[in-house]
Amino acid sequence: MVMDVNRRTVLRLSRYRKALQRFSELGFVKVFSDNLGEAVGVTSAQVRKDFSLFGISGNKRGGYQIDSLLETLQRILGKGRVQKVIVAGAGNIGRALIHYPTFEKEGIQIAAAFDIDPAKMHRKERIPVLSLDEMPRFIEENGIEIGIIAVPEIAAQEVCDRMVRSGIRGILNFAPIRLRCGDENVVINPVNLQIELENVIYFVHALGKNQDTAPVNDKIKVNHL
Amino acid sequence: MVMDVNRRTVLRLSRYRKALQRFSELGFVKVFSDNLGEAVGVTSAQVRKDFSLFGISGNKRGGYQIDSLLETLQRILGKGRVQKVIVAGAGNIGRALIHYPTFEKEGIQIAAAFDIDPAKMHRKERIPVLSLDEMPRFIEENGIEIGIIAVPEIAAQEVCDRMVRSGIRGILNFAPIRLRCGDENVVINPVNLQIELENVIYFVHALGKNQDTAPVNDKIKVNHL
DNA sequence: GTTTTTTTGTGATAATTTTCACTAAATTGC
DNA sequence: GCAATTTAGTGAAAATTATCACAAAAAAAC
Ligand SMILES: NC(=O)c1ccc[n+]([C@@H]2O[C@H](COP(=O)([O-])OP(=O)(O)OC[C@H]3O[C@@H](n4cnc5c(N)ncnc54)[C@H](O)[C@@H]3O)[C@@H](O)[C@H]2O)c1
Ligand SMILES: NC(=O)c1ccc[n+]([C@@H]2O[C@H](COP(=O)([O-])OP(=O)(O)OC[C@H]3O[C@@H](n4cnc5c(N)ncnc54)[C@H](O)[C@@H]3O)[C@@H](O)[C@H]2O)c1
Repeated sequence: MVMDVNRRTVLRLSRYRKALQRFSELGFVKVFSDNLGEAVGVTSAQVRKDFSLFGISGNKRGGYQIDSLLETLQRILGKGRVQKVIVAGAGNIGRALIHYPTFEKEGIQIAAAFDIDPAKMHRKERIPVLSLDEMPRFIEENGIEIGIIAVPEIAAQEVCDRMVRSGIRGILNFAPIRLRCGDENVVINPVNLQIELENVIYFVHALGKNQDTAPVNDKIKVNHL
Repeated sequence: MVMDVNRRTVLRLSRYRKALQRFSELGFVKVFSDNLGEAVGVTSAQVRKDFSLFGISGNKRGGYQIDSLLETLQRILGKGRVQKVIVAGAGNIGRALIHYPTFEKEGIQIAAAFDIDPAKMHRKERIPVLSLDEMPRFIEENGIEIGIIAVPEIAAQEVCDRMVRSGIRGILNFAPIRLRCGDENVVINPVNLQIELENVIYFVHALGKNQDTAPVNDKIKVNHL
């Protein structure tokens, strides 16, 4: 009966935050739940329920003060201090992440990347690419809690194990494999780009065909879960 | 009452497919719903429900024949023929996708990428990077249905509009913005990497703190939605 | 100052999604 | 062949998630 904080709630919170940033940049001062809902693609009731879950309250008839709401969301989402992150695998995905400047602006600092291929290593770069062997030490010395896995599927579980052993508490995993981790206190979120693409393909085909072949939901605009 | 095919069902279908491929490579011939559930991270009942929704049936006590089940899933997921896809934006993400050889092996062919920056263009590559101006023609001439948006946020809506005008029916969007599209028959799936990362960060903090600060779900191992 | 309007906050309700639990079928062992 | 066992298929139940709808508060209008 008492709805609690789950993955989807927090994903929405991030979206609200992003929307608020834009509203703020546009010079708006206050916002109503239906503005936010519209911006993010949910109902206004959903917005209010989400906020109420975190004890966020606005003003009856006055909506929410953008600045203060933004600050609250930043705090909830841990944007108070810079969050250091490491990346395992300096290949296609790993490098894409390293070279994305927005992370830094948003308080996410990629402290280093790690690879086994000596050709990929660059100790002198602003974000150094080091040897995987140096990862445990680096994690411990810098108190890193979050790791991104961007190594080939075959190496992913091993890298995951090493990260967790060294103290990593949360992993964003790009390898198309379900990582197992004994420790219940470690969060592992998968990002499977192939599956996301296949999903689009499925629904395009499903919409294209007459609905005889397979049963299909009405509201297929799909978008975020 | 009659559960119908939704995004999550199809995401699971893709995961079953992947798991089956692995089972098949390992030389297994048949599989039970709880093997599949274990592999994918869902209950065996979920597996059977999902299959039943697509009219997939196995053998009581005999499980499912891996080969034939795999074929069925391939067909449902449109793996019968090569699916051509284009990418808008040959930056970090766009190039990562272009250089991922697994797509080709899995029947997803990136036919071309498009950019506005002349420095990014490479007409002679196996996957050419062309001028964005050439995109509409390319889409029409090659009957492309699926597009990936990997351009900066500011350009994403415009690129989306152009894609849809030219005939694209499904979009995987990496830009951190909600794309609007008049046409109800166009599928748009967002992939927001920053939000996925922030999500991990949130739950790591939530697990770290004593649960006083914010209400937190028990089962935080989270993983796929 | 009173009425009207607007929008929050939330309990109740509805919808969706997952799991349970049992039936029936197939296989194995004897 | 018959009993025991295993596992698919599936309605029913439970759990989860989202929406409704309305009371209460605040602001605006007059
Ligand atoms: N590139 C894409 O578009 C894409 C799409 C879907 C999924 N993925 C997945 O994302 C992951 C990364 O993909 P990618 O394209 O960047 O791969 P990649 O091959 O370009 O890069 C992988 C990197 O990991 C390094 N590596 C290998 N073993 C390692 C180990 N044990 N420790 C540290 N580093 C190691 C390699 O040297 C390489 O630099 C893969 O699991 C892939 O399946 C990528
Ligand atoms: N790189 C990451 O790790 C990362 C993380 C989160 C989100 N994203 C998002 O993914 C998208 C792509 O990111 P990126 O890092 O690859 O960016 P990028 O800047 O490296 O690449 C963008 C490319 O798009 C091109 N471009 C600009 N306007 C264009 C237009 N109108 N038409 C076609 N091409 C155009 C640019 O020339 C550039 O080559 C962005 O929206 C970004 O916010 C990226």
